[in-house]
Amino acid sequence: MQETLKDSKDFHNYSDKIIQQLSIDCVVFGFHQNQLKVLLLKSKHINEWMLPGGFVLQNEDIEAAAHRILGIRTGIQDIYLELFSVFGSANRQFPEIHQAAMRACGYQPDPNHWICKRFVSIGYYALVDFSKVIPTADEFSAICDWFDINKIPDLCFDHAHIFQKALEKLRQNLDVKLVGFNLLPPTFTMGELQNLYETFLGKKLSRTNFQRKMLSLEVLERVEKKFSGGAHKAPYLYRFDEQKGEAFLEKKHF
Amino acid sequence: MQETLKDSKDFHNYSDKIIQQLSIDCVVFGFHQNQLKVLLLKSKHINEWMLPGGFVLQNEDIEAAAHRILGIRTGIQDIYLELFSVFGSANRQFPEIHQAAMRACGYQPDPNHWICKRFVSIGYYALVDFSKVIPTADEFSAICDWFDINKIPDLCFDHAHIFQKALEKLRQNLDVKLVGFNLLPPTFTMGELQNLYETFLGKKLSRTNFQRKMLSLEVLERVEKKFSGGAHKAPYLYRFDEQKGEAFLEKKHF
DNA sequence: TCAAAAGTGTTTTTTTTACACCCATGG
DNA sequence: CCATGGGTGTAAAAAAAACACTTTTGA
Repeated sequence: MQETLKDSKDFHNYSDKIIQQLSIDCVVFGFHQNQLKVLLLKSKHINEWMLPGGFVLQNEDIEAAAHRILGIRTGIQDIYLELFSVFGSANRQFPEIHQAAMRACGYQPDPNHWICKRFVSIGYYALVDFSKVIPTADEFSAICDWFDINKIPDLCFDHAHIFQKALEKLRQNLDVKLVGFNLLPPTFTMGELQNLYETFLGKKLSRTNFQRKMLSLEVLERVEKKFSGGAHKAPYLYRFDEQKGEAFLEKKHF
Repeated sequence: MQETLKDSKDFHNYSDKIIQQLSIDCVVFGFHQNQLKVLLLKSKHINEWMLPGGFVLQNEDIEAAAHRILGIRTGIQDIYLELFSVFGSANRQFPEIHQAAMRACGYQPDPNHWICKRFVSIGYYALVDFSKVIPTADEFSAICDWFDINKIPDLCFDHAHIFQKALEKLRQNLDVKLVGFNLLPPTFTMGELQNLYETFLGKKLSRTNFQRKMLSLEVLERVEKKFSGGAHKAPYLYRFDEQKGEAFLEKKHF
């Protein structure tokens, strides 16, 4: 991250409570209407979009920090998280942007402010059930909303770069880490799962073989209840079985 | 990492030059006599083994910091490096160990010393050509040497955990990232490469099919010069072609 | 000329892919 | 009763694994 904390109520002692020069940036992915979406914020003070982010409290695990940051934005507590990279260039600092924000708040811009220093940022991507998320802005952000990953606006700081890296890793992990199931509701049809895969891979897949392949992973449980809807055979609902999923990941790595 | 800097000549201003509460730990792998090895240090002051590590200077990229740390230990400058994880538990601090070290140096132990704080550590693994490395101790370490990964001594701090994570990631990346070639000299025989794979995977592979599989990756170039040795046909030497390797990684990810 | 190690060719097995077929449902 | 989406079976193609054969070398 890099938020602007200039007008936080406890602004003056906040910097003592966190690890200096270390931030967390989160790339939150969701899946809706056959589109892969990412959650972005718009700052109140500077007219730019950014990824949700924050800092690590002194007595807080870094992963707990990521969960806290995401809890605020999404309303969900138990989110699937994965550390995908660390951004640590020596020149990774944004004094101009932060000073602009300070000005916008009516403060004297201060290039020596702790937030203007060089920051090492830890990148997490999160996978969420789109329908469960309540995008929530806060005291620093005017808007919090979903964007189709093919239509994201310009991002400030180096967030465009961070986003690209997250997407890259996510695609790499699609097969390896059973990424897909974290983006769907607890139960889903095979068609929905296939749509997700096709969106990820950017190509159509064979319906019949896709079904076989997914079932052969032995991580899905068919829910006997059926789905009711259109003028056609009702599809089965499937549930991703966490236990089987872990067994799958186990045996993959040996 | 967590080194003990108590007796460094520029001890007093060193902490101003680095990012606070952030460290780097490196797991250096080498391959020798059909064994996977890891480079460990023994501290001068406390009688314990540890991974090489260090801190990030204010005007230094984190990857450059890792290279600097490794350069000291190995004598090699251009090392293959990969960030494999970040260790960021809130309780990741080792005041007792550091204070013991301070005592051992004849200093007053100080629980408020910067090195006793909670540290977030960035884990890199490095892959090196064993024969090129000159294990080098320094002012803080009494010994720097290789250990078979199945026979490593107890490690201090949380370094045993860090090492395990590195090994795990390394195994995962064996096929994906062409890990193996970084552990061999510039030219090698197919047999040597196979030995390396067998050591990694912990099982024997079919010689003939292994050869075909490696050649089918299209990243190896056969060097016409042959090898001279035993009472048998001389094997070809192969060279890993960096360019072809990159092309391979490219197409893997789409 | 034989044993040992290296390289290539061929067959067998397994896995993937393509495609044909049946089922259920609402209009 | 038929169009549509969903599920299963089967044949063809491709990839992996197993195994047989040839080459080179020093003793």
